[in-house]
Amino acid sequence: MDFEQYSNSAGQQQQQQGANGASNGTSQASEQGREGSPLRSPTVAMSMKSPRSQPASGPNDQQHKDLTAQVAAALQYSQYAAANPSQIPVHVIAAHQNLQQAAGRIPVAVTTSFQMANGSPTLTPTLVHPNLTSLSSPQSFQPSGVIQAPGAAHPKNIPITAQVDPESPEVKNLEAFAVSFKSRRVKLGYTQTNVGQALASVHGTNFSQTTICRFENLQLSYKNAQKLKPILEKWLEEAEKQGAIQHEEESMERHRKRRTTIGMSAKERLEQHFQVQPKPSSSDITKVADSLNLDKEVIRVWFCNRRQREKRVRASLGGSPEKE
DNA sequence: ATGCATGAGGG
DNA sequence: CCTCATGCATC
Repeated sequence: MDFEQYSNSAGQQQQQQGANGASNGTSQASEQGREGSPLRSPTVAMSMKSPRSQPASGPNDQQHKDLTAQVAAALQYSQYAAANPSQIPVHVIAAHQNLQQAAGRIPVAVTTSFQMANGSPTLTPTLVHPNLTSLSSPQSFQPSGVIQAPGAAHPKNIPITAQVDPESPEVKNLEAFAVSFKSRRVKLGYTQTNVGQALASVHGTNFSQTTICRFENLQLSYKNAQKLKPILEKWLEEAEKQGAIQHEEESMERHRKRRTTIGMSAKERLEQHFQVQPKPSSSDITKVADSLNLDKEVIRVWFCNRRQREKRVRASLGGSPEKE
C-alpha cells in the first residue's frame, strides 16, 4: 500500500507579526496555497439557479463532479470497510447519511441502494440531476434489519449538522462587524497580536494573535464568536478614543511540543474516513493510526479538530473564500 | 493564516 | 473519551 511521510519539516521561515515593534501595522500579506492539498474543502456549496427548461445534456456541472468525487471517496471507504464486518453497518449508514446531506446543498438527488452480495455489502449511490430526469425522488433508505450486524458498536449518532442558519441576521451582523473590526484595527495601527495583548485592559485577560485572526475571519464557532464580539467591540471603542497604540506588557515565554506534520496522503485517507465516520471509536482510531504509521493520539486529535472545523461559522458554508 | 495541541468541563 | 475555547509552532 501507500506509505505516509509524517516528516517534521524543519521550520525556516518566520513570519512573526509585529509582536514587539508596532511598525508592522498591517502585515498579514499572506498567500495561501502553501499546502497544495488537493482537497481543500470537499464542500459543495454555492447556489445554482437551474432553469428547469434546460434539456438533459449531461451532468457536467462542477458541483455535480464535486459531489461525485465525494461519493467516490465514500464508496471507496465503504468497500475498504467491507474487510471489517464488525463495522460495516455503521460506516455504510454514515456514508449514506453524508451523501444525503451533501446532496441537500445542491440540486441533486441521491439514491443509495444496498447490495448484499456474498456477504459483502456494497453502497451504490446514484446521483440524479433534476434537469436530467423526471426526478426519481431520493428514496429514503430503509435500514431493514439487514444492516444491523452483531458486533457493531455504534458510538453515537453522526450529526455534522449545521449550527446556525448562514442567512440569519445574527450571522450577517457578525460578519459585518468582523470586517469592520479588521478595518478599524488596522487604521489604529494595531496588529492582531497587539489587539490580543491590549485586550487585557477591557477584558482582564489576553488573547493570542490566532484568536484575533480567527475572529476577523470568522473561523470560530458561532457561539464563540458571539461571545468575543462584545469584548472586541468594547476594546475597539476605547482604542479609537485614545487614537493610538497602547500596547501592554509582552511576555514572550513559550515552548511546546513540536507540531506533527501529517503527510498529504495520510490526510486524504483521514478525510475519507471522516466522510463516512466523523466519530470513529477508539479501536477504529487505533486501526487507522496503525495503517498510517502515526500515533493514535495524533489521529484522535485530528478527528477532534476536524469535527471542530465542521462547526465553524464560515466553514464550508456558502461563504466565498473572501480572499484578499 | 492555519495545523496540530492542550486543558477545562461534562459524562 | 468527547466538545470547546484557545494558542504555540509553523506554513
